[in-house]
Formats: sequence, C-alpha cells, structure tokens
Amino acid sequence: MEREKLIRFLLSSGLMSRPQAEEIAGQFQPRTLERNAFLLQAGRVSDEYLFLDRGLLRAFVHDADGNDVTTGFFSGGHVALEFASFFNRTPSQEHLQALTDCAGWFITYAQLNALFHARPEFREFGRSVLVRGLITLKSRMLNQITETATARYESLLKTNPEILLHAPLKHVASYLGVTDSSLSRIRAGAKEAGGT
Amino acid sequence: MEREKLIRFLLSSGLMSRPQAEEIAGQFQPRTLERNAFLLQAGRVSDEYLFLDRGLLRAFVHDADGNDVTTGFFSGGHVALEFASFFNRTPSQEHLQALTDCAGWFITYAQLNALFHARPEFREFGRSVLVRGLITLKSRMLNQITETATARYESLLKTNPEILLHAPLKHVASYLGVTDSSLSRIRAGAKEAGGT
DNA sequence: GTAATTTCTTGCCATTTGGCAAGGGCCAGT
DNA sequence: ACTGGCCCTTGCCAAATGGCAAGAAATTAC
Repeated sequence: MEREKLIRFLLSSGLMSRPQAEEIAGQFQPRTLERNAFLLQAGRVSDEYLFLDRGLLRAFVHDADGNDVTTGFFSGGHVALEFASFFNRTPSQEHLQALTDCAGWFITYAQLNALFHARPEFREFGRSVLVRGLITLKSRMLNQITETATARYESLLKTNPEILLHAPLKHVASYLGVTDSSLSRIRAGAKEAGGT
Repeated sequence: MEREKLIRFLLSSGLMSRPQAEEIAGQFQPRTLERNAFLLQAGRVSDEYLFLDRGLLRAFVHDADGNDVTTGFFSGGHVALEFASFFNRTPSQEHLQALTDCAGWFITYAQLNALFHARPEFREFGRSVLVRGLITLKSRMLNQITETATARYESLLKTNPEILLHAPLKHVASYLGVTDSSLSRIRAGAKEAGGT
C-alpha cells in the first residue's frame, strides 16, 4: 500500500498496533508540492499536519535586517509543520517552502483533533512527536553553543547529508549560524583535510 | 488559597474554567527545594511535573570536554521540567538544580496521565505547555544565530532580569554561548555605555 | 574570625568569523 | 545560443570572541 511509510512512522513510536496505525493512516490525504512551492506562508495559519514521504522542505523567517534565516529543514520520513501556528491557530512567523518536489500525507487541524479525541493511542503519538521536536531542537541548540562552525557543519554532514545535496549553501549557512562565505571556506577546508 | 498562582497558570492558557482549574490544582502536591538541591540528576528518570511558584532553577549538562553547559533557567510562574525524560520515561541527560530556595507544586507521571485521560481541557493545556516550550526554544535559537553576544545579553537582561540577579556569571555565560571572560567584558561595556 | 574556595575582572594575544567586493560557473527563460 | 540572475568561491582586512593566567573581591566552610 502506498501509505506504508506513513504507517511505519506511526508505528515507530511504539504506541499503537499495526491495525490501529493503518486505520489512522487512512484518514490522511495525499499532498504534493512542486519545487519552490510554499506549504505555508508567513502571516497565514497553518492547517495541514503534514507527514513528508519524500522531498525536502525548509522553514525560514526574515530577520530584523530583512535577511532570510533558515530555521529548519524537513526531509522524508518526518513531520513537516510549524507547530506554533498549527496548534495555537495563530499566523505563522515562518515560511515553509519546498526545496525539491515533495509528496506526503496530511490531515487538517479539525481532523487531527477529532482523532485525538477518539483515539488515545494517537493522542500519545501526537505528544511524542512534539517531544521529539523539542529534543531535536535542544540538541541543535547545544551543538550551536558548544561546537565550532566547522564541527557543526561536519555534524550536519553526518546526520543529514541529504540537506547538503539539495539546499543551496546560503540556506545551510544561515541554518548553521554562519555567513555563506565562511561556510564556503569551511567546506573547502574539510575537503582538503579529508582528501589528504 | 495558597495554590492561587498555580490556578492562574492553568487559566492562562484560556483552555479551562476557574472551577476546572481549581479542581485540577487540587491534585498537585507541594514541593520545596533548598538552594543547591537537585530536582533531577542526570541518569535518573524525571517523575515530577513541577510548577514553580517561586525560586530559580537551572538545567545543565556536562559536555564532551567535561564542562558544565547551562541549557536553561526556570523561574517562578513556569513549569520546571525535563520534558524528554518525563514523557519518554528515559534517563535524563540533564541535571536540574535549585539556584535559590524554591517552592512549587507537582504531580507525578501517573497522576498527570490519569488527569489527561479524565479531563480533555487539561490535555489541551498540557499540549499548550509543550508548544510554548518549543516556541521559547525556537526564539532562543533564532536569537543565538542572528544576534551578537552583547545583544543576547541585553535581551536576557530585559526579558529575564531575575536570572542575572541569582545565577553566577559563568552559568549565564554558557547559557548565552560565550565564555565567562567575554561575558564579564560585555557586562563592563554595557555598564559604561548605559552610564554615559 | 580566618582560611579555603569560588566568583569576577582584566591584560595580552591567538583564533575564529564577518563584511565586502570581484570573478567565474552554472542554470533558466526566451 | 544568448543573457540575466543566482550561486559559489576567494582575497583582503576588520571585528568579535576565546584561551590563559593573575589577582581582587565575595562567599562559604570550619
């Protein structure tokens, strides 16, 4: 079945049985995005809880000086979502844009709440997604504070190489908290060190 | 009633009525901590969902080089908790330690789940606490990436001055991602600029 | 009250990173 | 095929921050 990846994602939490996962997955609707299309624009309220099957998205804001700052990447097998806007029903600060063609499965806020109400196991699952988001962000923060720019780049290279294949350097740079010229030099340095 | 601050915290989400908040608050038990006492030690599983009435706590880890890194501060009026350990029932990576004498109200994991099950409005509230945690951390991350050390210090000074009153400089420094000597210089500079 | 410990500051210099601008390569649209 | 626009790199120098060590100040322990 085409929803297999979504079902496996629901099961990955260890909080529900396969039949339960299949039934929940049945509620999701297909969603595709072409490269450069926006899943969400700043100022709008997010209404799609999207599980990304394949493709790559990035989240970004415009900072005070008008520069783009990439706040996150979402790759296949994960939920691609601006939690704050979706759950609080408030206008998003962020844009979510496809870096490559994307395909996935979504449910709306109303559907999600109905499912939370009806299915305790899905409730638990929803909580675990939020907690995972917190854990990821926390470890990124710790990495940001304790590691040099070079180490942060190498760590991204190890854990999320697909990002570096599809995202332009400047997006990766602002995500890592360095300028694009610095990242270019870091990358040049890494290549040289690795090649010797 | 002494639980008033907790009740007001429950109400702050706008997700329940006063009688509901009062009844939920009644389930919490009092908790005090003396300065330097640990609410949670790394390696143990957190089992107290603590609302902090007054006092100040800090969360910290030991990084690869054996240095303390402060990952967060918790002040009165907020939940002081290591979400990952509490919700996933896994050993904590972090220590939570009182910087001043503290007092608050807690419920255990079992109690919290029973309440989530029995009271949909408390479930929603629990979710909103998680989402707030994510928002806070995200904005800290953005601040870390886009602002200089000086700006980060000044922003902390504005939004959480109580931290600077009670936490030693080195803890604040690692929280802000600078060395303690740099923070000392930043502070000297700010004083001078402000005083002129 | 005194000694021990921790905390904070400061000087000196090294390292890391940023800012700017120029140039080359590559891709997309016509 | 041409052309304009990104994308990436690189040189030059400036600015920000770190590392280390010494000493003053404050706090804590006995």
